[in-house]
Amino acid sequence: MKESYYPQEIEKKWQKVWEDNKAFKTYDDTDKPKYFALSMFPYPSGKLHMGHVRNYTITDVIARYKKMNGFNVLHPIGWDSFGLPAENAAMQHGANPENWTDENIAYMTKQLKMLGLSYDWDREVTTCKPDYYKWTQWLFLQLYKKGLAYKKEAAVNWCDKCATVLANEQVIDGKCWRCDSVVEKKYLSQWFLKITDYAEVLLEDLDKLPGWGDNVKIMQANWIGKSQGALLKFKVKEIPGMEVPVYTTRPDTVYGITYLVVAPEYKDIEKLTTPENKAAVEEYRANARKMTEIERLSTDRVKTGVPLGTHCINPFNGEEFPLWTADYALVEYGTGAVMAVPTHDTRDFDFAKKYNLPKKVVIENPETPSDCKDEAYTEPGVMVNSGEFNGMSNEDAKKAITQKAVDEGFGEFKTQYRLRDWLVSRQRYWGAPIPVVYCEKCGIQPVPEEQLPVLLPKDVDFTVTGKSPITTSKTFVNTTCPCCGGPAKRETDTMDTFVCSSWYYLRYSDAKNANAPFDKKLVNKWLPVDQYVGGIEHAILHLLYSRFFTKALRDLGLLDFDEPFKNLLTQGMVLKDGSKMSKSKGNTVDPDEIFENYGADTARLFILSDSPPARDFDWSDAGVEGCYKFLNRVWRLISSNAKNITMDYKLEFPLRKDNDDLVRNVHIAIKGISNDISNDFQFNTVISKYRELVNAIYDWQGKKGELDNEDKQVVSFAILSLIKLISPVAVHLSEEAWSELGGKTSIHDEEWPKWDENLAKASSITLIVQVNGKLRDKIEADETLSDDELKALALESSKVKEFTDGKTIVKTIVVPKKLVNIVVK
RNA sequence: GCCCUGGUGGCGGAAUCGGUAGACGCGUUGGACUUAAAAUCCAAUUGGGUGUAUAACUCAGUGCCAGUUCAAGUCUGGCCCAGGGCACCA
Repeated sequence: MKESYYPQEIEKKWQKVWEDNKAFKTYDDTDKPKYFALSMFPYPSGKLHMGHVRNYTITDVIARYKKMNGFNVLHPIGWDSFGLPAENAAMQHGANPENWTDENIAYMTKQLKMLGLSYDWDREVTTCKPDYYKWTQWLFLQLYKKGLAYKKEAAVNWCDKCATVLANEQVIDGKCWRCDSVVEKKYLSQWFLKITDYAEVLLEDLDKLPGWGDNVKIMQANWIGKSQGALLKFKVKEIPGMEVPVYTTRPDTVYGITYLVVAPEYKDIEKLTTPENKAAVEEYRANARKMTEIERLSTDRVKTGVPLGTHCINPFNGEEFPLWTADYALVEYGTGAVMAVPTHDTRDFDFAKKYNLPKKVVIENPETPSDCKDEAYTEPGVMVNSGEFNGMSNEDAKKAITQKAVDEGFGEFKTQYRLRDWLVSRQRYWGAPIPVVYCEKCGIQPVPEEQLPVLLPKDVDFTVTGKSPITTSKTFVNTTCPCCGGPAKRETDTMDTFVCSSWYYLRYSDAKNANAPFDKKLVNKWLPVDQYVGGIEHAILHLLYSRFFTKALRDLGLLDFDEPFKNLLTQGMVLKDGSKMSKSKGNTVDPDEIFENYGADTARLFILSDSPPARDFDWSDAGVEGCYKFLNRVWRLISSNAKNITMDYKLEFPLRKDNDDLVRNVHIAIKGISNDISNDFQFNTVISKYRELVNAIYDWQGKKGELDNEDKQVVSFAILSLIKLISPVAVHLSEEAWSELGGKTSIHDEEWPKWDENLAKASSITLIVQVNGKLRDKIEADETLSDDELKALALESSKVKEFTDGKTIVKTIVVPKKLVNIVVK
C-alpha cells in the first residue's frame, strides 16, 4: 500500500471499475425492502455548481448508507432538459437548443461521474427526448379526457422579455421568476390544468406528510389559501332583478356595511354605472389597466376609487348603500366584489376615511368599547346595532347570520381558495408540444394517442422575435383533423417545463418502457420516494405540482398511492463570504477545480462537514484544505498499519485496558454515527465523529511500541470499522484501502457495522458533583455504584466540603450514574 | 401587517429526557522536526479576576427582561434583532 494519498489516480481507477461492472445498477426483483433515494433532477445549464454538489452528495450518502443497511436502493438521475435557457442560447449563437442541451448533459454527466455518485445510469431520464415527452403528451391527453386540462380566455401573466405567459407560481413580487422583468396582465386564450379541483385534498393531505418540514407545509397551505365564509347577494336598487354577490369571511359585520366595492374589471360594472358617472368610471378603469401588478398590489399605496351611482339594499336591515369601484378589490378572488365595513376592516377604514363614507360600529369589546373613529376594530367582541343578533359573540354570529341568509334565500356558506388553476401553455419552442389540433369544423381535437409523440419540428428559425420560433416551421402547423380529415392547425404552444418535472420521478421505476409512461406494478413497488432532497425554492412550484399530478394519476387509475414524496429534505444554499454563489458576484467555486486539486472525496467530505444539511453552508477554501488534510491523515493511519491488519481478525475478551478502551471508542463511533444519520441526516456531526475515531486510534497507537497479537487484532477491528463507516462519504479512498488490505469484494457491498450496547459506553463514569447547582468536582467512579454510594462519594470530596462546611444540607439530588447535586443553606 | 426559522467563542458549529456549555473543525499563537520551507507532530485558545504565573482557584457567560426548578442554551411569558415566506385574498 502506498504511503501517501493520491486521490486523482484512485478516483479515476475506481470510477472506471464501477462503470464497467455496473456496480450501482438496481434490480426490481429482490427480497430486500426497497428504498428510493432521489435528488431533484438538474436543469442542464452547462456545468455543475456547488449547490448540485451538495444536493447530490447528501442523497448519495443516504443511498449508500441504506444499501449497507440491507435495502434494495433505487438512486437514479435525469435531466429537466426543456426550458428557456437552451432556446435563448440557440437564439444568441444561431445554434439549436437540442445540441446545446446534449452538450451540456454530456459535460455534466462526466462531472457527476467524477463526483463518484452511485447512480443507476440505465434509468436515466431526459425530458426533452421523444421517448420521454411522448408520455408527457400522453398524460396531458389523459388529463384532458378527464376534464382536468382545458382551454380558456383569461387575464394571464405575460413576461415580455421571455415572450411567454407564466403560471401564478412563477411570478415573484410581480416579476418573472426567470428574468426578473415586470410581468403584465394580458387577456389570452390559454391551456390550464385544473389543480383547483384538488385544492382541498392538497391541503388536507399535508397532514399525511410527517417527513416534510413544517416550513414547506405551511408555505403550501398558505398558497392554497383556504378560507371559510359566506356568499351574500345584494339586490341593486336601480336595476330590478339584478344582484351583486360578494364573498366575505366576516358575515358577522353585515349590519355595518356602508358601501360596496367592485373591481375595475368586474364583469357587470358597465351595467351598474349610471350615465352621469360613466365618464369618471371609464377613466378610472383605464388608469387601472395601465398600472403594473406591482403598483396595483402595493399595500402602502393610497386607496382610490369612484362611485358608480347605483346602490344596493342590505337584506338584513333594508339599508341602502352606494356601489363604488376601487382597485383594492381583485377581480380574480371571490366574486370580484367586496362588502365594505369601515369599522371592522382596516382597508375599508382607510378608504372610507378618504372619501368620507359613513361608519357604523357593530362589534364591541364590552370592557373597552371603541367608536372606531381612529382605527378599525378587528378583534373579537359582542354584536351591537345588529338587530336580532345583538349580544351574541361575533364568532357565533358568523354562523347565525349566514344561516339566516341561507334560510331567506340570499346567501350560502362558502369555502374559498386562493389557489388558481395552473396555466401550462408557453409560447416557446423548447418544450413538449401540447398535443391538440384546431379544426374549423370540429373545434379542439386531441391528437390520437397512436400518433404520439407530436415531435418538435427541426425546420425552425430561432432568430425570430415577437413570436414563438415554432411558428416559423413550414411542416409543423398545418395538419389534418383527426376527426373529419379536413385541414387543421396544430397548437403551437408547448408545455411549461414544470409539467415534465411533475412526473419524472415515476418514470424512474420503469424508465425504458416504450408502451406506457410506467408499469403500474413497478410504480407501486418503488414509489413513493422514500427520501427526496432538493432546494427550498421548489417549496411551492415543483412540489405542489407533483403532488397534484400524483393525485390526478391515482384518480386516472395509473397508480395506487396519493403522495409522491414520503420524506423531504430541503437543503440550504451554498454561500461564499456570506452571500449566495453567483456568477454576477464573482464568488463561484468551480467543482472541476476542486476535483482536480483535492479529489472528489475531499469535495464530498467538505460539503457535508460544516453545517447541517438544511442550513446554509458557507464555502471556505481553508475548510476544503482542512478536509483534504484529514483524508491524508486517514490514509496515513491505514497505510502505516497495513502490515498489522488482517481481514479475519478476532477479538478475545477480556482485553487489556488500553485495547478495551479503543474497542469501546469504535463502538461509540458506530452508534453515534448511525444515530446521527438516522436523526435527520446530521452529516456534520457524523464527520466530527469520524475525526474523533481517527484521533482515538492515533492516540492509542502513540502509546504503543511494537504491536503484539492482541494489538493487531484490535487495530484491525478499529481500522476496518473506520473504513466501513467512512465509505459512504469517502467513496474512493475507502474502496482503494479496502482492496489494498485484502478485501475480496467492493467495500460498497459490505454491511454497515453494528454496535454492542454494552461496549458503546465508557468503562467508568464521570460523576458530576454540584453544590447548589454549580459544578464543584468531577469524580471517576465505577458504574455499578448505587445512588446512595454516589451520594456518599460526593460528600467525601474535599472540594465539596469547602462549600458545605458550616452550612446545612437541605437536600441532595442524585441522577443515577451521572450527577449529584447537594443543596445547602 | 401576518406566518415560519434562527440568535451559543475570532469563525463554522456541538450539546437524547432540563443535569460538566463550547464536542469536532477552521483560524490564531507558541513549540518540535528541518540548512530552510512545505508537510507532519505537540501545546494553548470564552471573557474578567486572584495567583506560587508551568500549578491552583474564583466570578461572569448561550440576543434582552422576568419566571418555573435543586439545576435552564434547553421549559413558560414578554420584548429585541437577522433571514425567509405570504401579503389590498375581503
